[in-house]
Amino acid sequence: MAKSYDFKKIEKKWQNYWYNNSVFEVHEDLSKPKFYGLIEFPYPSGSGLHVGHVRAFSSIEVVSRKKRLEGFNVLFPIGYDAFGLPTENYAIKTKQHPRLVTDKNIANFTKQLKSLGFSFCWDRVVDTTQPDYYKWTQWIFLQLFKKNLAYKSTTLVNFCPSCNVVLANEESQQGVCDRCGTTVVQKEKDVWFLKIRDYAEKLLDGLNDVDFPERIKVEQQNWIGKSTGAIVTFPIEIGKEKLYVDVYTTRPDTIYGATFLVLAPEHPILKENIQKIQNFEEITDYQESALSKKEFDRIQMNKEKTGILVEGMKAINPITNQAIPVFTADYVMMDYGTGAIMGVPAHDQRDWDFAKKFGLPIIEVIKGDVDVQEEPYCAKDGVGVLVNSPLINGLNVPDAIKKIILEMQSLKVGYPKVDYKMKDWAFNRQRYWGEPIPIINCPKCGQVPMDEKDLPLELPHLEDFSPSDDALSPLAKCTEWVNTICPKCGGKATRETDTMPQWAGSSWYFLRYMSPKDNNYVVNPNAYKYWGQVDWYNGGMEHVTRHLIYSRFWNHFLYDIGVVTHKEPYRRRSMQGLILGADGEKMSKSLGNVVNPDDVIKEFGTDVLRTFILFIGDYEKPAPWSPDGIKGSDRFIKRLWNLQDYLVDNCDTSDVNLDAVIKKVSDDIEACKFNTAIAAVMEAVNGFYSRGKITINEYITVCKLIYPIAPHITSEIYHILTGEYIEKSDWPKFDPKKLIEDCIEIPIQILGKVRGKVTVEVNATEEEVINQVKELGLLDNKTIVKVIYVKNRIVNFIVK
RNA sequence: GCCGAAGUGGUGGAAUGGCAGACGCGACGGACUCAAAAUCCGUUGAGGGCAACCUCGUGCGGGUUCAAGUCCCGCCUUCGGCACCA
Repeated sequence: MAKSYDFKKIEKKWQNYWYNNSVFEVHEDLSKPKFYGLIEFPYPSGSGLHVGHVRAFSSIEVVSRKKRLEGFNVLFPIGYDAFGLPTENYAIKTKQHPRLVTDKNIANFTKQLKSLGFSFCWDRVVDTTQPDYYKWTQWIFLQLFKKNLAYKSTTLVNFCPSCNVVLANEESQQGVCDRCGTTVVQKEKDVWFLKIRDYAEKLLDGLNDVDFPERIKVEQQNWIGKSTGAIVTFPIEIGKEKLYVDVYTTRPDTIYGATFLVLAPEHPILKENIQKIQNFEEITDYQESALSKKEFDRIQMNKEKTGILVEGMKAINPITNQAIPVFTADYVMMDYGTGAIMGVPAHDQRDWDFAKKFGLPIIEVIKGDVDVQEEPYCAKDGVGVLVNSPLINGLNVPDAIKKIILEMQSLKVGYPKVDYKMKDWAFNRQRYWGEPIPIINCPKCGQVPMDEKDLPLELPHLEDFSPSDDALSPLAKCTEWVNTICPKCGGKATRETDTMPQWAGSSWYFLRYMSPKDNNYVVNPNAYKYWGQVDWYNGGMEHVTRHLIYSRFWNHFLYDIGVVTHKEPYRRRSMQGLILGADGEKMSKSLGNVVNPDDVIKEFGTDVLRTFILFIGDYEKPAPWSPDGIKGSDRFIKRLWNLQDYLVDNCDTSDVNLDAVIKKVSDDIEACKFNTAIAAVMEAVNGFYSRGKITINEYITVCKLIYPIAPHITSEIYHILTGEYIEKSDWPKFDPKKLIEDCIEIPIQILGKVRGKVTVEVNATEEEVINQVKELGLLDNKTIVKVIYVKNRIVNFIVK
């Protein structure tokens, strides 16, 4: 009898072996194919590692361990995305410096990750808060600034009143702060933006070149929100004065049905001409209420339309030359299109609602199957034929759009225009714990970029880093840091005091891993040449419209300035489903359903945790934690160990087809189907138990197959069996010939129902099968009408 | 409202259009034990029959096919994302 498996001792033993001997360190090696596997580096929070992290990291961990045995040179790095609000808020609350908090948290994460036995390249760890790292984050910002892709502008921004901080659109989805859940308010502020919109087209195109799950692509496409339409210029008459307002529409073909014009309450033409508007008081009130409403109600849809007629303004439809009324209404948004629309009530639900409320005429211009006085006809994909539209009558919608745009262009009243829902990226935060923005404000020269050789611009050590009520960065208080000299004119100047958002450091970290210690390059060209694209990147669905878009944007930019040679940073992307609590709810402290990986490791060991977390279900789907289910993985690991009692020198029965298992496990790991890979090995182990025998070679193969998932126990067994180290062995190969059995059992269907089975030789002819079935007597007293025989699969008899 | 994913035993979940329920949990039975745990070996979708077997079964309703969990059409429900985006 083998000694019972002491996971505490043995797991520690192998972890020491791996980490003390730098088993997973890699260097560029042209003699081997490379594999760059990446997981989203964690935010080192105070609460430590979560079982969700274990699932998220396990996929690439398993793939990496397998690829190494397959002879790949594997880069599987780890680091910490450590700037940001949670640490800063925690630091303020506990009166510790964020540097201290960060270092403590990183130390804790490192310890936990090592106790999980992950095969990270520990010599390449990056920490986004270290000056030698953020030097390059700042460097990239300077390149963006120099290419006019970073600009400062005063706008209404999403502002979190609780965190006292400006949020990017991506951080305030659903109108609440990503971090604290407080409802976001609109505030006018000086804001740094990165022109991600300039990259919208490249980000869309790039999706064709990458192996991402379809739903990620769709989600990114929707987020970018490309629409094709036209700008149409409407003359506006105020008394004798004539102004022009641009309207954006995706349906210029419906212009004959435009019976009113609506301006967003914030539209500048209202502000600029307020004294000429007869009912300006009413308008001003409405603007104010719209602004404050934006927080709550403007987010709600399908609410009652409101709006005010702008008295004294008239718009002229540039195609019909007819005068139409001008309104302001909060259903028109200033930050999309031009902030002004032409109202076509017959063919747009919102315009229809508005027209009904204000008694405006509804003119049908697309023939549909409804009475547009009763409901709008909003057929998708331009179904229908134009009516009541002299220039384009009788045309279908796509043709009508083409023709009317040409007409507008020749009249100089409109032109085609592509627009995107995605906004530019609000890039500054009034917070301490972030990368300082390396820009100097000079009274003479304006915004001056720092000299690159002066980077990094280090974050000064502050004792008081709490945010002030005036929404100024804590850095503003540090005058000896703020006051500086203009690099251009040498005069007195001040530093930008806002810092970068947390997403900055994570937008390029995958490049830093290739040459983490290089002081001369953002990424060393030789290292880049070797490692290139990330081959496989796993992460969470929640980052699809944040980190994944931002980092693709930065990489495209770095491509454009010649720093990298792949447009797309990630060749393949996969994502893990959430681990839910045992109650099926999302794990949260308040529900008390959080599972701490440390506790599980203490009770069952790392191999059991790793096996279970991958066995729990489809990798991409959410799965509830099961305190009972893990017992199954525990039993499996023990059974694997106890196979030592069944070892024989040789065994001629071949009732376990290990070749098929090798194929299945190899394929399944590549396809992220870890649950069925594990099931296949379990089945094999069960097979050896019922046979009561296992040979050394079989045992070695089983160990190798499950090694990527449970590396500790398999390292130990392998070492016991061979005296060697499993890391130095090869991934098992299968013999394709052995995948095909000599004889095969095929089901017999009669009228589509299974009535029996026959065992025949592989590739048996239809005749042979029919003869065998007849011998069974299943077809007695029946007349065969038709036989469907699918070789090696099934036979179906249609009988009378 | 729009976009996307999904609905299979008591339970987590498997199934290139070809034997539905692999593998695991739980439950039941047996071996071992003074006993229990652990371990090992069975049984386990529902209903019927002494039985060999039969009938019904993948959210609901239709359809295509020799054959449908899988494909098509129409619904229902749940979850995720976007949302007065012109």
